[in-house]
This record gives sequence, structure tokens and C-alpha cells, in this order.
Amino acid sequence: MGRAPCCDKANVKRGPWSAEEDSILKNYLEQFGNGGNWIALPKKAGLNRCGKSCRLRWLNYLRPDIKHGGFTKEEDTIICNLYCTMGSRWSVIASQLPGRTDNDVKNYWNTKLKKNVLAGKLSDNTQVSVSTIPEEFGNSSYYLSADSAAGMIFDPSANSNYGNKMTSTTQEAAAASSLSISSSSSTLENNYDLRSANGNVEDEGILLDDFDFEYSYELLNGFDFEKASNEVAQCLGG
DNA sequence: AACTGGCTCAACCGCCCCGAT
DNA sequence: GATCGGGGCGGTTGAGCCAGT
Repeated sequence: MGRAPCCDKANVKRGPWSAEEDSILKNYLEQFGNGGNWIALPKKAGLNRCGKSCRLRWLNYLRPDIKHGGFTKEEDTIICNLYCTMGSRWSVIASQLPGRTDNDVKNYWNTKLKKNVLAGKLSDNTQVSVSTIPEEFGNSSYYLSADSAAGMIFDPSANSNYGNKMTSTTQEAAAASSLSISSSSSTLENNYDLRSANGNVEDEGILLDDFDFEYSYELLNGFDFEKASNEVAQCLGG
């Protein structure tokens, strides 16, 4: 027997939000916040909606910091590489793209990026040189996954004029030392525990705590888009 | 102009996680 | 330690839009 639904679905409005509902929700949240309880919010705000629906509407559409509009090539690259590294962890991927939501990223990947990658079109006109592995990565303690074809290594301790570095070799990632993972309920805090398909915490992990994502764009320096496209295609079984 | 098929994206569904009790 | 309930997440759906015929 499944759990009880979060609300009486027969008696709440579903489907597209009207401008009036948007306005009510936005005004309420800006004035009172969600009070730590989304389920109770619609009643307090005077909305005949499911609490989860309100939460989704706010997070994916009404939040003031949401970025609408097309994705940049830099965002494409970040999405592709994080996807290849950690799979469909959309909330984590989105947390590295300011103003983007997990839903946005997921939709964008499913409808555009995935096809482009499989078609080998990721590189387009952005072509830069293939990166080489800096020597210091030999002892890298920070990395993102060792189990994908395009595992990336991040070394926040590297003090260089091009910020944190990324490379895309599996061997180096595999060579990196393992870390215990701190789990957090808030992925927005860049904490994340990588679990295998069976739910066990794996030793190949991801530690984003110490990674300064202000350098996201610097990561693109020295990145081979065409190679990445091939690698991501491999991740997809292409 | 009408039809059709593909695409986009907002929204929903169901499950899992985790904190509170 | 067990249970409960809310939050959060990834997968999926479907209405509306648009380009091609």
C-alpha cells in the first residue's frame, strides 16, 4: 500500500497557472515565505492548489532569480560534462548554473543537448585545444567520479591564474584518491553524496564543497568540445 | 488555408530521503 | 528504533506552438 497523497487531488486545481494565481503565490511568498511548510501554504495564501504544485511553480518559474531564455555554449558544456560525470543529477547540475532550474536543465538536455551530442554537434564553432593533465593532478584529492569515460578532475587547491582546472581522462580520475562524502539535504550548498545504482555510497565520489564554481567558465579553458562530444556520446552508449 | 508531425516546456506523478516525534 | 509526513528529486506527460507539406 502506497503512502497517502499529499493533498486531495480531486479538490485542488491542476494544470496551467493563471496570472492571478501566480500573483497571489508570488506576493504571499515574498511577504511571508513558505513558512517551512509547502503543504500548508496554499490554504494560507488562498490558493486552491497542491502544496507541491506551489513549490514547483515558485522554484521553476516565479523565483526572481530565474534566468529565462536560451542556454549558452558554456552552459551546454557544463551540463554535458556534469551529466557524463554524475548522470541525471539534475538538481546538482542546475546548482552550478546560476538562474537555471533542474527542470530547465533536464528539459534542455532531453530535448536538445542529448540529440546534439549523439549527432556530434556539440563542438560547433567553439573549438579550443585539447587539455593536457597538469602534473599536480597526480596527487589530486578532488575529483568528480572515476567511473565515466569523461571523468573530470577539479583541483581547488591549485593556485593558478586560470582558476580551478579540469581535464577529462578516466585514468587520472581513477588514480585520484578516494574521499568520504559528506551528505547534505541541500544540494544548493554544493554538498552531494554520490550513490551507486543500488543506493550504496561508493568510494568513487564527488566533493563539491571545496570547489569554487565561480570558476565555472574558466573550466572551459583548454577544453576540447569535440572530444567531449564523443565522450558524452560514449556515456550515452553511442 | 488546412493539416500534420515534431518540438518545447510547464506541470504532474511517484518515489526516496530525512528530520521530527 | 520505528513511524510519519514534508521536501526534494528524476521521470514522464500532454497542451500548445511551429514549421513543413
